[in-house]
Amino acid sequence: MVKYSKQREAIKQKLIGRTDHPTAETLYAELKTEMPNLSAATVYRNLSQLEEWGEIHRIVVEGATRFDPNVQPHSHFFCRKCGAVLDMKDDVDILKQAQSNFSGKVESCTSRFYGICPECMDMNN
Amino acid sequence: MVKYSKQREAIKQKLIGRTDHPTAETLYAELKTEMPNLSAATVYRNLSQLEEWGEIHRIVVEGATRFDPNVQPHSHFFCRKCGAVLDMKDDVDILKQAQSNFSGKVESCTSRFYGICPECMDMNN
DNA sequence: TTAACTGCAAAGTTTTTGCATCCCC
DNA sequence: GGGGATGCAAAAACTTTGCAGTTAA
Repeated sequence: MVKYSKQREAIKQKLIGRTDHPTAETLYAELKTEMPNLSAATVYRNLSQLEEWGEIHRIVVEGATRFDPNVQPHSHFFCRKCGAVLDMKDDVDILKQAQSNFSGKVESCTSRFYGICPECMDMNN
Repeated sequence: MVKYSKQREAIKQKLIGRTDHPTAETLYAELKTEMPNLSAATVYRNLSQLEEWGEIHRIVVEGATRFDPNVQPHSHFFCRKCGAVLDMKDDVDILKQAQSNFSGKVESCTSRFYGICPECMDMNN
């Protein structure tokens, strides 16, 4: 039986609506200013729980674990200049294609794109 | 200037040709039996170096960092039953497609498929 | 010879866990 | 009141780093 908790609610609210895919530590640091008693363990526990419940997604990137409030199927773009992680629409249906050559069961797919993000492009690098 | 080292060679050889994407710890454990003096630091150092040189790839998955001797563009399948990580051919050219809707520069892409692997399918789960 | 590489151990990072306390239901 | 959730600190898991000794070129 799941009970309401101010902390979990705060964590969810802090994550919802943003697209920068913060790490647990970032969320903890930000929330700590509003809830000085908040402990890191609570943040980690709740993020794991929310993920388990399907309310958020976890993106494990080299060097960091990030969290994503967008649970719709979508892909990510990783900028090799600034490290930003951007959302990308899934334009191509590669699921069906993958399934056609595979004797297992392909249930879902996400792609990772690498390159230089629009912002870094503007800085003409 | 890069010098030959028995340890690095052993690490490379241990990784080449296998498709199970072992972790650093797995490689260390396996090599340790053949080279009792081998230290974990050496394994980590060399794996990082080999990755930097483009000789192997690192796959960061939830729960583990795995290494892949296949440096050709390819995707991975993650079995949610047994945790296996299998290689998948990239059948669809989604790079071009992604670039057409994105003002940054898309340089590369890998996809991650999730589902049940052929072996687990056979166990009729 | 000498610069790269190793082994070892210590330290670092990130996340998890044990436990007493707290607070929704 | 009872069980889930929290805070704290200790521990765990994994990886990196410092350093003295070793080895390839």
